[in-house]
Parts: sequence; structure tokens; C-alpha cells
Amino acid sequence: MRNVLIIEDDVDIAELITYNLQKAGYKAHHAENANDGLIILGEVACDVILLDLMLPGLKGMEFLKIIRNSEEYNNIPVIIISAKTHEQDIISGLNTGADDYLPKPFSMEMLLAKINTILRRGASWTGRAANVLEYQGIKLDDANHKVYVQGQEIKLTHKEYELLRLFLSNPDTIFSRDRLLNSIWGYDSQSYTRTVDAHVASLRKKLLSCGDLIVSVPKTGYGLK
Amino acid sequence: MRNVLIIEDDVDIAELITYNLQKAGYKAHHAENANDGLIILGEVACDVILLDLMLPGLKGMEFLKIIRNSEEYNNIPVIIISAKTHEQDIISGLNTGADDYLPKPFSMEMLLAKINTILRRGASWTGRAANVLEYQGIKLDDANHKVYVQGQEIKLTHKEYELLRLFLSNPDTIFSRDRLLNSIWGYDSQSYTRTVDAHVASLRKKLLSCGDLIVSVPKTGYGLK
DNA sequence: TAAATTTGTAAAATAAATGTAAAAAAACCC
DNA sequence: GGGTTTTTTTACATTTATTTTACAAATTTA
Repeated sequence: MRNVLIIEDDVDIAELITYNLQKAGYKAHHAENANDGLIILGEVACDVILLDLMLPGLKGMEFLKIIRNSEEYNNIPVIIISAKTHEQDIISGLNTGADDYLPKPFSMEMLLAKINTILRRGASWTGRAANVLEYQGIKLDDANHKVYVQGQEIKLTHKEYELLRLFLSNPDTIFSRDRLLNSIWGYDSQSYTRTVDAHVASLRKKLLSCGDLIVSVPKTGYGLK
Repeated sequence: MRNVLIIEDDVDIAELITYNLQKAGYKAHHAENANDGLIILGEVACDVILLDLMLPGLKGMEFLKIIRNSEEYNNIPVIIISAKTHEQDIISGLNTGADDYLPKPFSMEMLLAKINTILRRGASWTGRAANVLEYQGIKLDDANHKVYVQGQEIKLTHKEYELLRLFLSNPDTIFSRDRLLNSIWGYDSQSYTRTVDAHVASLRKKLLSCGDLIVSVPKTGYGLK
């Protein structure tokens, strides 16, 4: 499941976007200002950012500059959504590092087309959405959707694959079960289930000798050692 | 120096673009129709394509589909420049595989901002076409539009042929149903159908013993083993 | 250390995706 | 227009994946 961060102070618009993104199979995260956006970025591995320019506090363009100067986040595509529709606004947004610019008002169809277009390209970019993730003896080739352990290909189910990809993308992070349910399952609630545990267990088993690179931190969650 | 291919039948516009691109440090190549565009692509390693939609002969959208289905050119970003400015035109252009859409008339500043934005995202790639694709026991002769399995010719329908060609051109890639619908059918939406499955099924059957070289990756798509 | 809680594990139950064949619709071709 | 082929849809069978359950093992807490 792809994560989309929406930074937009107008709650109605954000909700409308959220609703439509969910319908299209994305997981939406909403921040009402740029600072909250940065916090979410630290918590969720986002694939695209939708950025409103006129925000309370830290302005959209400032946020964009921060992102683009950040080692960690500079590869995340940003689509500006803004009521500023003058040509100069668009050009300056693009030149500051946005990947696209969507003038308000816009249709959901158009928004989805732009998000899809950008994510389609995303596969060939570097960085967070890297093609090949490697960690110890584990190799995950995202373009070809293949996983190797010590050079040997292994077969994973979709959920196992997404789990592993998330872990490999953030090798230093311990993910709470809630957060995993959020990022991968798209669940909102913190309903208690053993689903995550079951999937981690079968992922571990399939990773053979590398299985115990996935550690459980009691009362906290799972992550890579 | 970056190479930009302009496919545009209006010579005045093409010259204006060429002049401005040169001033900005690009090398511009101009084709007045899509067929000439393909020829230039074979000669020059292009980094971006500017594509007018209303062309004499082979239409812009057809050209775009060819590019996107081609092994050697499918990574080249395409910016559509067109007088068709309806929302539906833009959406369908993006969904067919364009990276951006610039309605005419546009300023040179805007064009340059869009080109720069797209090139910032990483390098394109060039290669050489193969007329005959081979994989395990399957041979596809594109020039003569014939397919052989273990030396024996088999008859495929058009859609089956296109599917097979796409798979053979990218033997390591798993294609999502969406992407196949996009590339081969030219469909816009992620509307749920079983069309792809049905065609893959009949393709498999016709490939006889080689049929199960086409694997399904659940929740992901189809590709070659 | 004992009780309570959390995690590991395997298997059963449920849900979802894919395979398949055939009917319906659309496109093609004299 | 009528017959043919191709494409799409449908319905159902089969396979595969996911979630839940139950209990064992480990860990934390008091």
C-alpha cells in the first residue's frame, strides 16, 4: 500500500482527498501544517507528498526547501496543490523542487492521474523507493518484485513482501504493530489482532537463516537488528 | 549535453522551441511526424521527448503507446504539448504514459521549468532495438509478426501478441494488471475487469509447454519466470 | 518466584485472488 | 448483412493468502 501525505490546512479538502485516495487504494495521512507534516514523515514511509502552499506557520515553499535539502526525504516526490495559479507561481514551485503543480480547484480524477504518473516513474528513481534494497544477506529487488536470501530466490506473499520492504527501507527503525497495521494494512484503528505477529512469523521462517535479523522488541514492535 | 526530441508538425513552433532550448543548453532535434521521431530515437540517445498530439499520419497517442511498450525507449520521459486542453485529454495523456502535459499556448519559461523538473528526477536510458526476441523456447519475430514455440509457429491474436512482446521485452519484470491495461489496452482507469486474466490464460494455452513461463504473482501481476 | 502479560507457532477458518470455460458483445471481413 | 474471429464478461472451480484461534514459550511485573 502506498502512503500519501497530504499537507493542507483546509480540513474539508483534505477529507475529500483522503476519501478518494482510499478508494483508489492509497493510504492517506493528513497534516494541517508543515510541522505536523514533518512529524508524519518521520513516522511513515511516504511515497508522495501533496503540498498546499498557503499554510499557517511554516509556509509550503519553506517546507519544500527543507524536504529538498534533506538527505532522508529529498527523493520523495512532491505535488503542489494551490490556489495560486499564476504562471510565475507554477514555475517557481517547479524550480524549487516540486515534481508537479496542480492548481485549485482540481478534479479527483486529475489528482489521481498525476499521482499515478509520478509513482510510475518512481520505480526508476533512486533513494527511498530504491530498486534494490540490501541488508546483510537479504536482497529485495522491487522492480522485479523478487527477494533473495544468500543469493537464493525465495517466494513471499504480498503482505510478507510489503513487511520486508518496509523493514529494509528503514533498517534502524522499530515499528509498532499499530504502525505496521497502518502502513501496510491501511487499518486505522488500533484493534487488537495477532495478524502482524502471524505475518512476521511466516516471513521469518521464509527468510531462513536471516530470519532472526527481524527482532521483536517486547511491548514495542518489530524491526531489523 | 541533454538531447531533446521535438515531435511537432508546426515548423514555427518547433523552431521557437529549438531556439530556446539551445539557449538553455540543450541540444534539440526536430521531427515533423511520429515516424521521423522514431527514426531520430534510433539515431540519438534522447533524454526527453516533447510530443504534439495532432500529427499527420501516426497520431501522437499511438506514438506514445509505442514508446511505452518499447523495451529501449520506455524510460524516456514524454511531455505532451497540445492544443487539446480539456481535462479529459490531459488525464488520458497522463494515463497513457506521458510524464507531463503542457497545454498550448505555453511560455518558454514554463516549458523549461517542466523539462528541468523531469530531468532532475534522473537519467534516461538508451539502447538498441531487437527485432527478434527469444526466451527459453519462445521466439518472437517482430518484423514478420510471427511467434514460434520450440521452432513451431503458433498463431496469436493481436492482444496476445502484444502481451507476449511486452513480457519478452522485459523478461524480469512483473507487470501489474493496471499497467498492462494501460500499456496494451490504453485504458485509463483502474477499472476492475478480468480481461487481462482471460488473455493471459489463452496466451498460456497457446504457448503449450512454455505456457507456465508466464507466472502470476498474486496481488501484483504477471511476468516471465 | 509466581502471576500476568506478551510473543511464538501451527493449524483451522475465512477471505480473496486466480484459473477456466463458455456465453455475450464487439470488431472485422468479405 | 451474415458469418467469422476476436475481445470482453460472466460464473463457478480451484488455488492461494490472510486472519483468527488456541495453546506453548518467553518475558515482564509485582
